Amino acid sequence: MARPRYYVTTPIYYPSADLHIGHAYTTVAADAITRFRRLQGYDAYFVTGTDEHSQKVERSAAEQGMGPQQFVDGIVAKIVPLWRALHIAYDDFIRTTEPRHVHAVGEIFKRIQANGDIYLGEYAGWYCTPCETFWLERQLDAGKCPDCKRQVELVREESYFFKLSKYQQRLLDHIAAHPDFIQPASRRNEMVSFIKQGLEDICVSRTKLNWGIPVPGDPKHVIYVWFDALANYITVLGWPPGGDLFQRYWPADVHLMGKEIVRFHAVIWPIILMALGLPLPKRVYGHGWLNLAGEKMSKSRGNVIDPIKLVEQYGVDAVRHFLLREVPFGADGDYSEEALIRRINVDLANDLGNLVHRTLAVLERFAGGRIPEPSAAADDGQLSRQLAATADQVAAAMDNLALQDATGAIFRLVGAANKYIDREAPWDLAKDPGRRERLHTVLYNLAETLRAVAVMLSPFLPEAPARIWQQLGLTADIAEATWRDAATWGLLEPGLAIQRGSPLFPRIEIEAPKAVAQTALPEAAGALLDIEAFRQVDLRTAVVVEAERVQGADKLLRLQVTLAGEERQIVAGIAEHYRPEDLIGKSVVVVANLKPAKIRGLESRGMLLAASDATGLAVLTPDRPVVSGSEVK
RNA sequence: CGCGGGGUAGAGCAGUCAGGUAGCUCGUCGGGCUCAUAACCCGGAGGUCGUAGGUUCAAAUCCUACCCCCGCAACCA
Repeated sequence: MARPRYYVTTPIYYPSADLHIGHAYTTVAADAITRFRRLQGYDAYFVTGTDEHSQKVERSAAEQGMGPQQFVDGIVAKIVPLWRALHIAYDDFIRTTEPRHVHAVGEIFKRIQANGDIYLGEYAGWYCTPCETFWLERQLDAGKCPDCKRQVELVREESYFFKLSKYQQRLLDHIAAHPDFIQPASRRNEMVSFIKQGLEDICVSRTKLNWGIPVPGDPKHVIYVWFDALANYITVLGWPPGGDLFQRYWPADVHLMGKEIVRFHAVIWPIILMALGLPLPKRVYGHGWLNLAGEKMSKSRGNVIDPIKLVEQYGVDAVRHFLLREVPFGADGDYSEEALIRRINVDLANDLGNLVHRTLAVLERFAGGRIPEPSAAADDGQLSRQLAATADQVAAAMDNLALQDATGAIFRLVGAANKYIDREAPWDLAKDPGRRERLHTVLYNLAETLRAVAVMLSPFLPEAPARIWQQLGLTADIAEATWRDAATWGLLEPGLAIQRGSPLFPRIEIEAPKAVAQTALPEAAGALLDIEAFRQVDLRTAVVVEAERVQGADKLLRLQVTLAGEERQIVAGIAEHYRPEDLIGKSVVVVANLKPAKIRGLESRGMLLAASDATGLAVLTPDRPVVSGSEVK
């Protein structure tokens, strides 16, 4: 019996600049969806690629003194390592400059022209070059591009047109008959009202452009961007003529994309397919955007998030987990380094990593480092029941592409195992020789849950699941595991020798990496300080006599210090690094002549000196005891 | 009448389509455990669900009006 098929695509990306976290978001999601289907036993196929034609590419290349092909080759050479770093397991990578695509697009054009849906006309319209979009007079915003507000040019030329209008009703009927065709629903509603406004035939060729696919039989025209790019979803399968790959995988199960290009995939692309007499994709899914919390992303600010750097710093599992877990897939969400670190610490380190670590520790201590034999009589069934429920939830969530719910369900099971180990307290069971069976069963249940959790996580996290298996003593390759292995209880064989290793995910203690990065340059590079200016700062040693947290503040400690017999209250932002009791009795260095300030309603007379780096904060203290109030210089 | 997103506990969010005990994460307070990565577990405090009106036995959810915030620059997912 043939396995069910599942075909997933990302948009082909536009190579005019390096890719950023947004592209990584789409592509990681597509990869996770594909891996999940493979785990379930589907014959899944996943493609991504690059959209390399356009005037803008031509122009950027010229600016850098290159030919367009050389230019896009250079960018593609950087994209491939990005996907490798993120463990993107695509089956094919299509570039619109490849002969297989170029030939196929020409063929598509010819066929549609032959059936009368492409006709030659004259186009007079307003063209916005940066947006590569033609606008109608009435769409212009004060004579400028309604999207980018830049100058548009009046273009009058002979052009080929594609009869979108002819298919308007058929498309509406299709959407009505297939509620899942455009998702999420909010996007579908938007598209329906857009289509109902009336579709106009679109211009699918240009004469001014060189860098593109020539119109068959009329080489002074070049095929215009969307008509070229969208076709990649079938040209990558070798259509036409429609050989094995095409037979096997078309129609696509999911076209995944950011919400801004849903319109092209939900209107133009289906109509191209209708004109070709080909089936429509089953689902067009427009996910939300990842915004930068508090800050705009822009090159001039230098805060564009480079996914490769993130992977280097935090690891591929962490970055993928954040992308897939943090934001509801259809909605917009925020990226921040703080949120990323919180995800790593809470989910990966505290919950999952720590669960693995403590489970292995109890196995080592109370079961001789081997997976013990469970006993049905001593089993409570708690974890096995929850595993079954989790498997159902994950599968249902993935059917809806609710990636955050799928990972959420798995982490709830991790939470349940953490509760279980606490409630069943194997360290207590171990004290009573009469409860040995129970102890072994509890330990087995924990290990077995981890085995299954690892399999369930494997579509999402490329690295940790294999390490969990290896630490449990499993020698099989987790890549060979199936969804049945994840959803079936009791597959872990007793007797395996565990291989306890280092923690899977160390906690990250960095508090404000951005602040550190930002403060460095401007001041350090500034003017040199006159010694007289420095002398105005009265630095003194002082002894902390009292310390307490400031109510309602995360970072503040209220300190009472003696400075040469004088008592002062100082509020210091070090509560995240020092406990109050650790400071009492310490000699510290303070700025004694600082203007008093009110911090959280408390007066602070002076400032505590501390050094900070990426790992945290260290309060300065004299090398040997000195009299309180000593001058520091 | 430009388009779109949003206003729910101190922070970030889910819940709104299919009305019925307001939920999650972080933080906070208190307790527990001592297997574990200052982790983990239990409990508490904290909310007029932007405002006003309406429909209803019942509204965060449906209807009406209004107020406020964000994006529409780049790169574009």
